[in-house]
Amino acid sequence: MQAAPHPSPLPLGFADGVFPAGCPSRTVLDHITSKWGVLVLVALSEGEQRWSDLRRRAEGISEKMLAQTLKTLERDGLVRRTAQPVIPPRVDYSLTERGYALSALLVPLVAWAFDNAEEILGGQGSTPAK
Amino acid sequence: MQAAPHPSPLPLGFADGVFPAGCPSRTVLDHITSKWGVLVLVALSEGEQRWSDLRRRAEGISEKMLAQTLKTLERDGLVRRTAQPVIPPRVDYSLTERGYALSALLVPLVAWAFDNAEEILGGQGSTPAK
DNA sequence: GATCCAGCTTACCTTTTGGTCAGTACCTTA
DNA sequence: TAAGGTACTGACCAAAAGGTAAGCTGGATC
Repeated sequence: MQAAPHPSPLPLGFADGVFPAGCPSRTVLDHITSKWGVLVLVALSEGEQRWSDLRRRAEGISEKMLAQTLKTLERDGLVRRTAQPVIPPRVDYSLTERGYALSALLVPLVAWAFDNAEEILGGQGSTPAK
Repeated sequence: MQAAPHPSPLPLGFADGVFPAGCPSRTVLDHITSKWGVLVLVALSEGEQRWSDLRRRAEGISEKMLAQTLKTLERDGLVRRTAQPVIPPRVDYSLTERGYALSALLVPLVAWAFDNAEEILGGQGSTPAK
């Protein structure tokens, strides 16, 4: 019933299985696995959306956090911001190709979390779980 | 050059594309996408490991954080802790089946981050990137 | 003339996260 | 007798994340 010794392919540059502290991938990982980053990316995987759409979809996000998250993702080349110089302003957000490739990995993760959440958190009554 | 309108399958219970604030999946997502949670899970995807192995692999983690992360993952039924009553103590950590299924989704994510990190962070000289 | 809209920015403050260091248990080795 | 090794726990404090609320733009509507 034990997992096999080397069952999972980890075809990385992490030669000896060590994740180095200063590795750039740490930074990127922090961005894309951030609380709101995941939700924004997955929301955008359904197609172009406006600021107000994103606010509604990532329920509970503050304007500050949405702005910050979008700025980070845009700087990382994952999200494209398209502003139209009209009044009132109209800004559309969409995934870049890179962001799109990433979302293909994130969507299953979110789906998994959704599917397993009940079962995972179900029997944690004794210790106040959080 | 735009992404297609609905290119990604989001086959979830998120009926209208909204991620509800109180949804249990939020909690689970927070656990499994936490800074150290990801690294520990991916490290364990290579097989059973000891406390000191994990400390070495997730370079930079403090003992406090390792303990906390392992406790959360164990409570979530993702990691199994096997203690042998010997002196000095010997404790092995491994993935459960559920943790194993999850790691199959996380490994590609970490691999992607590793592969794309340079390119993503490369040209961010102007703004102090952080 | 005031209000409203969308899409933000800024200042301020709280909550959470995480680091450091000390201590513990028990046996083994020097 | 003293130091070391493993796997932790707890106290204390600093840093970072994140929330709240206000303001700003400039034309359109009341």
